[in-house]
Amino acid sequence: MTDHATDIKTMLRSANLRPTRQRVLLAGLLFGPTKCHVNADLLAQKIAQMGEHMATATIYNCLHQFEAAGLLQRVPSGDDGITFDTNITKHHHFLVEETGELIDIPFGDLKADVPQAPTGYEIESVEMVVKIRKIS
Amino acid sequence: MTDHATDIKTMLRSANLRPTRQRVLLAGLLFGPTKCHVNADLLAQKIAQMGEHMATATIYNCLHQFEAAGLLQRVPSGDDGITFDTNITKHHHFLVEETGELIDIPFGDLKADVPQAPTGYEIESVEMVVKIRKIS
DNA sequence: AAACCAGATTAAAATCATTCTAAACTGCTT
DNA sequence: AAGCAGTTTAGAATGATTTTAATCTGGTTT
Repeated sequence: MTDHATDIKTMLRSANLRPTRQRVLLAGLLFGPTKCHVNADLLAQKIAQMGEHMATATIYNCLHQFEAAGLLQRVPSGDDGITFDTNITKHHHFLVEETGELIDIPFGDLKADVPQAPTGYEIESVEMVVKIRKIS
Repeated sequence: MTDHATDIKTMLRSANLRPTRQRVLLAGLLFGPTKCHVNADLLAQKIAQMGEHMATATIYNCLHQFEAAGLLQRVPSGDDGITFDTNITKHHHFLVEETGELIDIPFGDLKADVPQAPTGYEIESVEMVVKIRKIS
């Protein structure tokens, strides 16, 4: 077994997720060196291209489990369903209007003074989306 | 006819929307003095409470038309579908995790330095959502 | 005020991403 | 090798939104 596959299995076990064939395959696609934004459909396509098959429900299950384990972050998306980000550091996003493409904004680039939460509430997260469009 | 109904008809005509019975009824619910966050379902309920009836498709049609005319703003919402805001001034939102309730944040309360858009793109809008939850 | 027509409304069917279900399977421990 | 909790699966269900194609209506013209 390659070191990479070993790493993935270790990562999954650390998250209390049994390293099943499906979870290892998905984690291999998601947790490489380059960060990315994904949804269930995109992953299904990649899996199909590899000549593999995975039930749609399994893809959703795994994504939600990875999110609960803190391995993925859910991000806002235009209208096209549930999108996850493998970059789990604090950061915001450009959203390209025409295409729905998401582009990370490094956290330092966007300084905001967040107002106090209403009495009795605490702030859980701050999420900014800057919609942009191609200059015509 | 009351002045209020006349105002609404004038508003609709200014937006190039024929003041049909359905649009006048909806506008009456939406464009009162108090601003609010609505979705199609909530409006259907209010209409039912008034003893009136309107096709679901009509509610969606009108909401999209009002948005296109700039009378409403679409706002982010947890997971529960399409939400519109009758407050069309620039402002951001608290989103209460447990309930999905939206609370306006006055624009002045949240100062942010927005980064430059990527080359070839222009900024269309900046939208911040501060998720909050009840302190337990 | 009758006719006309583009635009609006309608009920019902279609769509489609996501979730549910209940049966079959598999990683792990013994 | 057996056993079991946790997983995966195909297919059905869900539910918000959109589409369809027929009917209706506001506003203008006659």
